Amino acid sequence: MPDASRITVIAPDGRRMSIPAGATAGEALAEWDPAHRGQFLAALVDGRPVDLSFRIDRDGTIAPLTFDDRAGRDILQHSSAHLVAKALTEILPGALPTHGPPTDDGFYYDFDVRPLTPTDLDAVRTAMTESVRRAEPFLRREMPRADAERLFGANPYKLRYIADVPPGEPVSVYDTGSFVDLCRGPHVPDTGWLAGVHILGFSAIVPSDAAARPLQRIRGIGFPTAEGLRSYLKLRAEAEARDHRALGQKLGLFTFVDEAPGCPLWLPHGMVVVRELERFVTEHLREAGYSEVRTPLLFAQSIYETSGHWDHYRDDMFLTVSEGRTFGWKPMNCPGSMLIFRSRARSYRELPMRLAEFAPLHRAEASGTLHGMTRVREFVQDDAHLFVAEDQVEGEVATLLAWIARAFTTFRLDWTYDLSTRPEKYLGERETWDRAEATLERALKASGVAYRLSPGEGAFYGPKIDIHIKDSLGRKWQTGTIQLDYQMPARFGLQYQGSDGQLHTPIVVHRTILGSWERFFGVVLEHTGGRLPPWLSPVQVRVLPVTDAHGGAARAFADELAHDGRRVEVSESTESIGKRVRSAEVDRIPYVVVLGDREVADGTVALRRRGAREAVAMSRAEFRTLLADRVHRREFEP
RNA sequence: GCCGCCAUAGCUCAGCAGGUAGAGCGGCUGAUUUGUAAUCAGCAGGUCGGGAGUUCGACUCUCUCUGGCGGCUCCA
Repeated sequence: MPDASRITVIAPDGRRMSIPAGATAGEALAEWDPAHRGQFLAALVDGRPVDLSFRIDRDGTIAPLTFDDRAGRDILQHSSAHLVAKALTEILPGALPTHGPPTDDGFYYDFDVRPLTPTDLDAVRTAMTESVRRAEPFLRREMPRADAERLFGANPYKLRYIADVPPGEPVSVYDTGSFVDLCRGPHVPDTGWLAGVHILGFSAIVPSDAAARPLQRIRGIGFPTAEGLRSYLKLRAEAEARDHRALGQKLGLFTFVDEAPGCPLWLPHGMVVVRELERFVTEHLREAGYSEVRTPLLFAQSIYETSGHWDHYRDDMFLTVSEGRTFGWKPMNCPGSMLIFRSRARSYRELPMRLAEFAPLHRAEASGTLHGMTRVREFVQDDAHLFVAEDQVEGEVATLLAWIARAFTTFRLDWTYDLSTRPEKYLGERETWDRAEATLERALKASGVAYRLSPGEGAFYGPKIDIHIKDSLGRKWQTGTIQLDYQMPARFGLQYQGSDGQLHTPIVVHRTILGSWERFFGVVLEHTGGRLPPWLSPVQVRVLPVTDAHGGAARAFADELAHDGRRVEVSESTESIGKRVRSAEVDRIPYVVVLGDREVADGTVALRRRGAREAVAMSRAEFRTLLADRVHRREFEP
């Protein structure tokens, strides 16, 4: 006979546990795995996330949620957000908490409150620490809607969330000390679990609803332990040291001046990298049947009216007036390519026509959005436009996806795909959009990659697949893009004669692979910490004569390397060899060769690869071959 | 563009109740001739981001402009 006062719960490992009815989830989990009970932040009971204090009254399943699960991590972040709200409302009693969700990299809480100051933040930190010390429990209460409405009567934001609770469901709130927040839960048991919470900063946020009041956002991140937080802060400090803006300065790659905000000045070493990137991409263009073109930087307003950019992006364009006529600096290359297609009658035999253009583009990005090389006002894209017939679209997209994978693998980057669909402001017919979106999705599925759906994020003329890579601080940047466009060709009146003798409008695929040299290079710099692969390094080899006596041999060997096409420097012997080796490391030179009596005598070099502890001896011919090989293969490491 | 913060030598930074500035690195010169992450010495280099105001006097306080940083928004 089953004992009515006991129930059976099944743990993740399949173990069936008999526990008293009404035992809490925390008690059940502690019995299941006592050794790890301190890591259980919350529980899943019958697949539903609940507090550890949740009382189980019937048979079912149970599983722990820890920081290693996304759901558990989110619970810790969300509880951290509550802690921030508790602290802020203690300091500024008039502050109205709105919402405080977990995010991909931490949490935030938005408040309707006067603009915050760093002093406020210090006070918030102090109050949080105090609450953590007191280990104040998160207590769940469920109440009828009317009670909740009374409780949050002074907070219109919370009233709105209460209205969103499905009818018939009770409204739940959590008490933390004297702070009470509307919340679905669950939470960690008490604030003592939040010793690893860190406030990252604050800022005003502009709600998408223009009529709404601006809110103040406090951002933070939580870890289960203070040690976890410490190692995160350490990693973050290391990442900051890899900031491409500092590296670009230090390595003499690019610079900026006040007089051209957002417009990079490429220094000689940086320009070497740009040319190598161009070469990398151009080799593919040749293989894949592209033609390169060049079109004007300035077009009259009417061209942008035709393309649709005038209506959508006029405010973000640089304009110039000449002889009473308004011209716009081109913010993208598409109109130029459209005009080239239209410059004479076209046949289906010419399709796909692939026109590539690497031209400077100008966009009047809002000043507050500029960010080193990753968000600039003047840049060059590895841009191309493919004029295709409808039945060619999918094949072209597949080729592009394959090339993207190859290109990003060369740089050892992790990348992600987003499929962005029809936005609110769009051109054309819905059916066309649906068809285009379906085509892109088919191509993605066929190539077997994982992708994310970004509803409403498409360009105004068509859906797109975007490639994103992350910088050293985890900020995501769009690089490559594949955009299907059924609109612009029609607006420009593009036509080709088909095999059926009829005139047809081509479809245009707008695409970039690396995106822009500027942004791509910025992210690559951060990923490599400036240790660029040899093929990209502005200086590939530095030759160090041990003394003046070896200067001639060093210069002669450098000449041989230069003759091979290597980028090589000689570091003369006015400094100690130790100093020059150090400088070469600091300058991130991939190969340092030292020439002294020994090497001159036996025709070798002492080779030190970047980051290596010691040098190895190698014949000069052997070194030249090794280097040529690694550069030509575009190997990542020296 | 919005909120907050920041701006001192080429770079990284120190400085001051308001009395016109200093270090390290880098640069230049000299000495040293060096064997794998910093040889030594000397010198040059700044109207303290621009403008205005307060003051006997402003790098320092106030306002403003410009640029940058962290977010937000945006990203054709």
